[in-house]
Amino acid sequence: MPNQKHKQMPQSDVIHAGDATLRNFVGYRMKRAFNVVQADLTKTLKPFDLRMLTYTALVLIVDNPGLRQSQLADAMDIERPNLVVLIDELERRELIVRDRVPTDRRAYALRATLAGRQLYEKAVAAVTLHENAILADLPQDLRTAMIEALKRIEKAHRGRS
Amino acid sequence: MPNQKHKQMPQSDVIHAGDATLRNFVGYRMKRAFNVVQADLTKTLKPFDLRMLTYTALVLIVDNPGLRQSQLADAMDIERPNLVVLIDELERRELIVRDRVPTDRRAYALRATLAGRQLYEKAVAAVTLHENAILADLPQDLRTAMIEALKRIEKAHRGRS
DNA sequence: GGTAAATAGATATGACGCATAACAATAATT
DNA sequence: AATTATTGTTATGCGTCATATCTATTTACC
Repeated sequence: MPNQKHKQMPQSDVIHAGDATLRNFVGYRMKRAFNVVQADLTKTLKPFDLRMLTYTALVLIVDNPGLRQSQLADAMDIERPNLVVLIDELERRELIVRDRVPTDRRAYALRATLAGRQLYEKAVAAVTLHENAILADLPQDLRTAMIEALKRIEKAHRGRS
Repeated sequence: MPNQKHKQMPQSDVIHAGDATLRNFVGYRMKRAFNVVQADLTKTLKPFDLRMLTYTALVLIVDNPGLRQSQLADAMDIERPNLVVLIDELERRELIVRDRVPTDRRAYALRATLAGRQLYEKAVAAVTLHENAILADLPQDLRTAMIEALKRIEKAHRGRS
């Protein structure tokens, strides 16, 4: 989890390394900004004993009852083996269940439990507050522009081979 | 390193999980877009035997001769113990040296070697091409808006305690 | 001047996110 | 019927991140 240093010294006392070269790159700025988002998101989800990946998995399962693990892995853009331990954890906490699929004995249909849906509601509400705090300094036009930019970056490489 | 699946099937064959709830969050979009950037950056740096963190460290050292390890850790926003192995690796490859500081026998002044500066030039050029490819779909006004948004997100939490 | 506190760098360790290889069971294709 | 592909799993390793603890040295304080 990216560090967010707690000790805040006056900026005048810190001898800064010049990072102008790195700041020329949007990717670098994205990294630094996302570190801030991720650190705050981690803090936000901790009371629910969720992490970014388990939260994402839970949301996708609640919103898509019957989802297959392979579909969930695709949606999350992670490798299937890495999903197994995430699903194991959500199942162990009784937030979801793996239902057998009569027509395909290889597959499971994932389904959220009542506890899972209730945790979903709380966690999504908390993440909404986290997001509002993170974006407090951004007027709506800047948010809209940013979303459009992020869409284009993500989309531009979906067809890459 | 975030997955970028190589197998590209027609989108019409994929049964998508609806991720509308997650897409409501800018943080989620940032994560997904940054995954794309990071995957491509990893590929870009691989021929130089660099990773994102060793590349960043090298750039900051080349641009700031005499930098202390604690300053570099601050600039990179990572914990000092985690910097040690990065500096070890750059030193082993003879890209940088740890100079003793006569006035402070605890500290080292980091300095890039000729090989380090040469690798810097090549890597920065490659990262520039990677960045141009990533941002090809973004008109300048969108880039400018995005940079401003990222600045505000990063800055808004610098003073947080 | 002596002592306590702070700093710089280091070692060790663990959690988590990511990748790949290989496997078994099952379904789909030829 | 045989072959290929798919689904989920186990195992493993690498890299990024955090924290605890340590030694050597410098700075602050009395």
